[in-house]
Amino acid sequence: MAKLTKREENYSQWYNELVTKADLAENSDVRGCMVIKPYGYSIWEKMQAALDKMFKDTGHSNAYFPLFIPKSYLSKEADHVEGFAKECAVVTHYRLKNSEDGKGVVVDEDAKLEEELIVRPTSETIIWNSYRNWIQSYRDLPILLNQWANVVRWEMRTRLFLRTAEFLWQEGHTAHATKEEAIEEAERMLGVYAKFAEEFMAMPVLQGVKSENERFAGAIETYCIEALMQDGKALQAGTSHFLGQNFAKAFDVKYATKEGGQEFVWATSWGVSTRLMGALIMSHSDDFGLVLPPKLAPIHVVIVPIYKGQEQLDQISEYANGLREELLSNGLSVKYDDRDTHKPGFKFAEYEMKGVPVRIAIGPKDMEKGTVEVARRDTLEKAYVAQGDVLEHVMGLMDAIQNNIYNKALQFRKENTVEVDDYDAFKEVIDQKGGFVLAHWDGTPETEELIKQETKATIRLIPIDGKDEPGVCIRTGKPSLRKVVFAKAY
RNA sequence: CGGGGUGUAGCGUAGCCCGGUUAUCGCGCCUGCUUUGGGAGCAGGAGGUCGCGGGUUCGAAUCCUGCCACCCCGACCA
Repeated sequence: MAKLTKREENYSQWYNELVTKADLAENSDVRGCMVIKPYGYSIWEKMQAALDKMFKDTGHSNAYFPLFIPKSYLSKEADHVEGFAKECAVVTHYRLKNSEDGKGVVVDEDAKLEEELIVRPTSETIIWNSYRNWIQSYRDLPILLNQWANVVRWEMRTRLFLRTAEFLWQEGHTAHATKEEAIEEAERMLGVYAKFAEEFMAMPVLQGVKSENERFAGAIETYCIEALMQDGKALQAGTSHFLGQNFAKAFDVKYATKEGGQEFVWATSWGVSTRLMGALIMSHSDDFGLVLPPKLAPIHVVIVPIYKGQEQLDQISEYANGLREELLSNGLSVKYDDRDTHKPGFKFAEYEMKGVPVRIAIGPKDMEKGTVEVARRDTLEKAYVAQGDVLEHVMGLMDAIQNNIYNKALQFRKENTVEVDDYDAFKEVIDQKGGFVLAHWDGTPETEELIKQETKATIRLIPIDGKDEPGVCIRTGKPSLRKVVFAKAY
């Protein structure tokens, strides 16, 4: 646990490779915004590309809706507005003027908006306001849209990556003729998220549905994927909501059925955010820095020359550039770092910090023997590889590292998932060990809240395909159909 | 918004209790030389409204006071 505690302290340092806290004006109330650095942003771009393809492959298209939502739209769905009202940024004026004392500018009170605009915390309302005009007939359905956007949620307390005031995300919004179709869509997209997390991020996730307390504001059912971080806390990595007819009713979106009747439309929404980058870091990083899965790494291979004098460097560079071309043409992203301003040891440490999966070092000894030194980031192992075999070796490492860090994370989750049958054991595990805890629960929000108050643990999810296994609630002793997953969460 | 804590160079800090030369040290940065198979060495150098305002005092980073910001714990949360 000591090592994990150290690791938690390190998180902020590893983050620094990818983001910094925004340096906003003095005395500003805006806090918790982040600047995503180029290296961090290129990870996000890789995530976007992979997710976007998966969305397209499941029949979705991208679109874009306004940043500003009229206050009246947001308030049309009762649960929705109640869920978001406390964290909205509100635009009240549209103009500034020079201040009377000549120092800077002030808000022009004459330029007050008739109706305040909300900076979107999520886009259900403004999108459903459009859907009303787009949908008349069953022939117009389904609508399967996704939006890549930024949203703002004015949280009381922010945390870099995991809960920033502004964050980037994608939000899917679909409209369907039937309940079954909408539920199927919500479940399908949950599957897409789980697949993305596991295949690209190398991060194993549990799939399930949220309890009533944790459900999205305005949803009938919230599906989610949950991952376990190395410090034993759970992180919600993605959600997919079955919204029922709530938004259709709030925005009066009806369609004419084949039979000539009028029916409300069924809806889903689903999203993942830049929080995934936080999840990526906290899943795989070690005491030497980031560990990135090859499928999302901005740089797959870095080549570091080791040399004395220009002549040696020229000789090594000639080979290194050829090797770089060869690796590039096989789809890898390769950096040849021949900077003369830093020594090899410095570069080794730097690329370990950045999580570059494979490092190739080439020195005079290698040039003599016709070898290179290949080091893998996940295990820090080094191998000496004949120059003719480098391509094959490196391509093999890409798969090996991707699989290895997934298996390592999966193993960690197994070791930190326990079942308990009584409350004392539950409190002991939550308090001392952390991780996922499976336990019986009587199904009531009151009991969940009670357990949260007493232990800080919340129900992360109710497993979808979990086997029924009747028992009694650990807190109240009332009957329970199956165990649910508890954890302390971010 | 409640409880606790912290503000000194780009970052991390000493000094504060007990006021007194030119504000300490490390990292980083700049210049030069030597270096280069795991975060180089030596020499020289630049960089400060000590969070902001007011007060006490011959004299304030230090004492008093008001304000501001940030961090941690709660309430909230992708």
